[in-house]
Amino acid sequence: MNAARIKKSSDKRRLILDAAVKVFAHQGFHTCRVSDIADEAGVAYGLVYHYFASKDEVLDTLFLERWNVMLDTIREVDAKDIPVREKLGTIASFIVDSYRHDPDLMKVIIVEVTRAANSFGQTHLGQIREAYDLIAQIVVKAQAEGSFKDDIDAGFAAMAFYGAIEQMLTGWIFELLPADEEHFERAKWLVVETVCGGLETTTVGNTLS
Amino acid sequence: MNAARIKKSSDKRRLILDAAVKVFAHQGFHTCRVSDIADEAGVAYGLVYHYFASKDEVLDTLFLERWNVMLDTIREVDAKDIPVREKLGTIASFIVDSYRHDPDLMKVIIVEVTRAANSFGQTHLGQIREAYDLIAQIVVKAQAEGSFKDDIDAGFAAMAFYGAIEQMLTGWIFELLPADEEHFERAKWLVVETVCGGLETTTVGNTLS
DNA sequence: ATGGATGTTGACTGACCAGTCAATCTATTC
DNA sequence: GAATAGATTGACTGGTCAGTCAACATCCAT
Repeated sequence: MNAARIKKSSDKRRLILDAAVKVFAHQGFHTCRVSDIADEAGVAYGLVYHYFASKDEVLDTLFLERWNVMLDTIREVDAKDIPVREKLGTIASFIVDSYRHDPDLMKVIIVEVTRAANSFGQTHLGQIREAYDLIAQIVVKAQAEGSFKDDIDAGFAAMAFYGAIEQMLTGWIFELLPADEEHFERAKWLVVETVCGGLETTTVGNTLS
Repeated sequence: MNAARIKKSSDKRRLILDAAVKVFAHQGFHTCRVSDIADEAGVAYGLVYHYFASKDEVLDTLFLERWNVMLDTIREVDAKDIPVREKLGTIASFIVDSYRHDPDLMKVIIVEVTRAANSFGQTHLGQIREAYDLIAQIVVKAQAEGSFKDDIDAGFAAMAFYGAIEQMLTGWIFELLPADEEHFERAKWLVVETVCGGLETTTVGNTLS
């Protein structure tokens, strides 16, 4: 069967990608050797170069795979006809759940790409910017329909929102914040509550507590 | 005169540090060569190793110099008997003004240390954590005196606040946000307004606009 | 002015590692 | 059961660069 053949070859590729996540997360992209990835995957050194043109391409692949899923999620949320608070809540949930599901991968994406102004951050600036722009669009719409104050710059608000979430993840990565199930949920709520609380025209959402 | 001697020798040391800021900011710590720093400073390669034990120590020095100034500022602000909103406003101002005054240095600190979970972020975790803790303390006090809701975790709130500011700087670094005088001022206001607006028990501060 | 200390130089070395490649293996096809 | 194509191997190479070091320069004290 040809499908099985392809399946099997892809398995090795996947194996290498998964190994790379582990190695990048624990040693850092610049510090680790390609042989570390091969060893972790249990394959020969050269096989990495059979599937990827360079060490860089391995990281690029990991980043793009995940980032595109996130972009799709944001676009989907944006299209729905639900309140801003719920839109931002869904985005926060997606990101936090991504971390919960695969902390190493998210660590790599954040530390080695998103937050690396030089090197990879520069390469993928377009993709990264797109996420910010999409969030900014959500803010603009909320302002147009009157649920958000319109005297704030949507771009800045989007950055503040995304930055707050990413810093939470950083807190978990650095082990500066407790990373249990309950705190994951509370973090989602906090970030939405905080940002929306400050941006909404009328103060809603204090119905809790 | 001995003072002049010391002065002059320190001049070269300073020259190297300033050159390192420029080089690290433009090429990145891992990508640049020590010879790039020496060239930029207009001194011989070996002189870098006369003043610093390693390439790492150059970055460590730059980071600690600036970070300690920030910690002092936060401690000072914390001690004052002023409203939370003003405390956080002063901290936001300090960080934004630090960027305005020396964007390259702040870029290096953020990109190469603060946001580098592996390598230098790990080394200076204690210093970095101290900043978060100090901000968290401010939040705790605000909760105790009743100006902030007490159903939120102070540590998480501190991270959200700091993360929002750092993301603004990142926006300027990546050239994703307009970086003129007016936007610097608006950013300070936005971040305080947003975070406080969401955390305060009573909604104040809408007196503007 | 002489000696010792400190500042300054840049060629050199030793280690490291990304990427290459020729050889070997495995599977599929006719 | 050959032939072809892709998968897999790991030793090797070429270039890079952090850090060393021995020599030279400058300064200060006595």
